[in-house]
Amino acid sequence: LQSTHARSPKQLRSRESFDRVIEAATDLLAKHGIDGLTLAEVSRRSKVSIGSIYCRVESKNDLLRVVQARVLVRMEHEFSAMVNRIRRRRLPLRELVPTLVRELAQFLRRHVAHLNAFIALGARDAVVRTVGRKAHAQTALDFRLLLLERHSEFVHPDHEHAASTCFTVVYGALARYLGLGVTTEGGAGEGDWKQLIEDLGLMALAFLALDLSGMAGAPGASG
Amino acid sequence: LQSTHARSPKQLRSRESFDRVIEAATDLLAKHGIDGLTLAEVSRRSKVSIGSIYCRVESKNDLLRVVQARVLVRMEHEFSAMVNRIRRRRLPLRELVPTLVRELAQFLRRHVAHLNAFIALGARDAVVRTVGRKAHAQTALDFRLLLLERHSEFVHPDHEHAASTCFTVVYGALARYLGLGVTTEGGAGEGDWKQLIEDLGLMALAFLALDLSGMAGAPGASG
Amino acid sequence: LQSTHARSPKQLRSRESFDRVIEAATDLLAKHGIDGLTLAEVSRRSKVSIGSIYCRVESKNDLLRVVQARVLVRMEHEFSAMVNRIRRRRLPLRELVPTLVRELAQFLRRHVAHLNAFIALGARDAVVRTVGRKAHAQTALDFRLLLLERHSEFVHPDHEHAASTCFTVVYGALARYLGLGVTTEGGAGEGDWKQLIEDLGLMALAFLALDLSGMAGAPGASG
Amino acid sequence: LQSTHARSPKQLRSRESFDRVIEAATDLLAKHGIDGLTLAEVSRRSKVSIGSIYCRVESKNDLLRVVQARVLVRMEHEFSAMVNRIRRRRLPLRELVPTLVRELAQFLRRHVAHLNAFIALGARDAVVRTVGRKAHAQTALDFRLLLLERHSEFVHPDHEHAASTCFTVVYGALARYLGLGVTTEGGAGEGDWKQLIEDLGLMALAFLALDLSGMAGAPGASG
DNA sequence: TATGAATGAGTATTCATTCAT
DNA sequence: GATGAATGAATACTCATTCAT
Repeated sequence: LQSTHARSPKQLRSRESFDRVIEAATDLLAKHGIDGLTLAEVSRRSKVSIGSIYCRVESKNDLLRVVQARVLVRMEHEFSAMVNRIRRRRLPLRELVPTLVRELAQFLRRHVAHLNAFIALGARDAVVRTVGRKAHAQTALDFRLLLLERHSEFVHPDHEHAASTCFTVVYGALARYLGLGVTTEGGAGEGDWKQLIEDLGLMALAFLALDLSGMAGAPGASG
Repeated sequence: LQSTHARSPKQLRSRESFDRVIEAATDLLAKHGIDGLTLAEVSRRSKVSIGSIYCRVESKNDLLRVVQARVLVRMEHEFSAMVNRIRRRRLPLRELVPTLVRELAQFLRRHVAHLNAFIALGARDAVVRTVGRKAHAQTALDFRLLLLERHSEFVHPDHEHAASTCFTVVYGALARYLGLGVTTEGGAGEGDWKQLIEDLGLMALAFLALDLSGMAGAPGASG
Repeated sequence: LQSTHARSPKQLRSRESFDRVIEAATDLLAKHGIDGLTLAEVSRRSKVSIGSIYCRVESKNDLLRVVQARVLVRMEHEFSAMVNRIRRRRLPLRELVPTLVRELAQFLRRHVAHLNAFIALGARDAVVRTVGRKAHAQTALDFRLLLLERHSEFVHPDHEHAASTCFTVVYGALARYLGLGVTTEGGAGEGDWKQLIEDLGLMALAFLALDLSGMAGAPGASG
Repeated sequence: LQSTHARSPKQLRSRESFDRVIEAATDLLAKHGIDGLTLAEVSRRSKVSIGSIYCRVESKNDLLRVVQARVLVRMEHEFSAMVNRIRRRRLPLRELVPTLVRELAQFLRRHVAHLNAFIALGARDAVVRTVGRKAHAQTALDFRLLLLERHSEFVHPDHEHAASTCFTVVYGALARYLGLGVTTEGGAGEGDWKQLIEDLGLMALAFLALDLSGMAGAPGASG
């Protein structure tokens, strides 16, 4: 069993070192944001010298990209697993939508710190921006595909579009709300948060499953 | 030595100087973001010495708070005026909601640069965070009150809550969408943006004016 | 007398500070070469903070360019003065040439440390290279013009060219010799140095004032 | 354990490895100068680990000394061969001198990159400086001895000295000219370069073979 | 009161050298 | 011996803040 690994104790240690670096950077990013992350602090926390960090990454930006990639992969797995857990329950649309919204809400709340950091990073680094958008698109796809499995229950004529809009609106409202500060469980506004989740479920469901054709907006003078 | 009047022109000049400082900082914040704003550059643009700036504010953060306050006041006025313009048209709910959503969308797009900057600032400065939330609450109130003037057309049983939720959802979705990059007029995604506005209007209207009681969330096993 | 200056004691101090910076950098460059010059050391020696240095120059390279400019100006004045001192003596060519060579030799020896530093700098910085070449061309011109005042005594048919070649050869041989280490007065090789100066004078004089037409190089097989 | 022969292939491999190291360092020195040479790059190019390099040399400076030694040996062989080739032609002085100058010029141009690097190195490392001087003296000796074979054609009374001076002057002028930038074949100044070679030949020849006694320096007032 | 030159702590990055494997 | 990952001192440069004038 061990003989296969015996050859690379150095590689193992090296790998562990770098993992500590990423972990430290990930932690700092979540706890103190972009400005709280300095290479000196990462080096101190991870007990890895600055030079060693530079053996693995090309620059601070590069390190942050690695952090982003790892966190997003973990998040994607988590989200996929969550979506599949719901999928297996074969819920009817009227139960599926609120459930999905609730799970998305909890998912976002868990990762709000990193997501905010990545958005701030993205303002400076095009790679982070692109990767972030791709991950977002992937999440949107998972969400949409699950909804579309119940498309027979849709009333909205354009199934793809309706599902897509639901994600955009729900994700946006949740992310915005979290960004405004309801980030700690049990904190103030916990009631509002639960209420928002419920309302978003209702709203999304209405958008998908009710006949809104009679509500079509007025000619709209001011625009 | 000199009459009390003598002080006035000096105070006036001083006031004008400081206005130029705020203006320069406001411009820089919108154009280059938080990291593009240095006191040296603000001093250069406003033709006011760094020392003089420090006579009026305690720190760079303090200056940014002042900028935030002024910008938010201006935005609040603008938003109020917009809301009142719509109010005077006495639109029925089915026209009011999409109109209001459309106007809010345009309003947010105009100010997206500053709003993003304030959010980034808020991540570092609790005062900015608090003030930002208060302004947001004020905007929410204006929005809500206008909707409530048509409460007789609501079907949702809890009028206050329904109106509030509409704002939260619409604002969140719009802000998120803008923050992700649809910031330049006529750019890619302009179609999506218009579609989002329309959908949000529809969704909000449905939430307010349709009977969703039959859609009440499922037993909700997961979560 | 002092009233005129009284207005700018700050500017004076500031000027003095920067002079100390340049002086420190100039010293370090001469004594320890390019690698011995760090901004930290310049700051330490000049008692001027690093930040203050950066108020005056854009970068370390920029500082070195300023140093080069100042040193070259001083050298140019010195060289011009020397050339004119000789000019006034109205020497015949056979005295003029060895005198000029001797003075150029002493001039170069005085400044060999800086000249070497500037050459090394020029390998990295195109501006330094260009400025250095211009100063060299100026020196060459002064040298040439003085020689040409005795062109009636030339035998070489192409006066301009002959004078120019004399400078190139004399300067090159002297600079090379100095670069190889005869930099401290009274050191080893002092005899050789004096001999070289004498020989260069002789050689240059021969080139200008003897009929070399009979010596024209053979067809030259290898080349 | 193993026979004495067993060590040989290992030593051979080791020797080959180190040769690759020297070769890589030599290349880098010529192509990118002193600052472009890092041990990491030498290791990468030579496929020899940094640790192994440090088994053979004590420091980076030490490595560069080895490089210098090898390059100078090769140059010395090349120069000797060239001198001997000319020697066999048994040219009269008036052909020998320009030929020798021309060949020296081409020789220096071929090696200008390394020579410049060694000069820069010598500014930091006394050993490099000393070794460089010795090699230079050896080259001077070869040059001088060839000239002295035609001493019967000399007019200059001090044969040894005259030959030595010729080398000093010619070498200095050529090296200086090359150092100032005429390093690429066919580039600007190619004409000047050829002219310089011709003039140096003429000048050297005049110094050796003309009667300059009548030109003896003036009373030399300014010294 | 206004000025802006001066400060210097703090940042990312490089690279010769070491040493556990 | 050979390896190359790890080290960390050193460097150029930035910018919020201060204070003598």
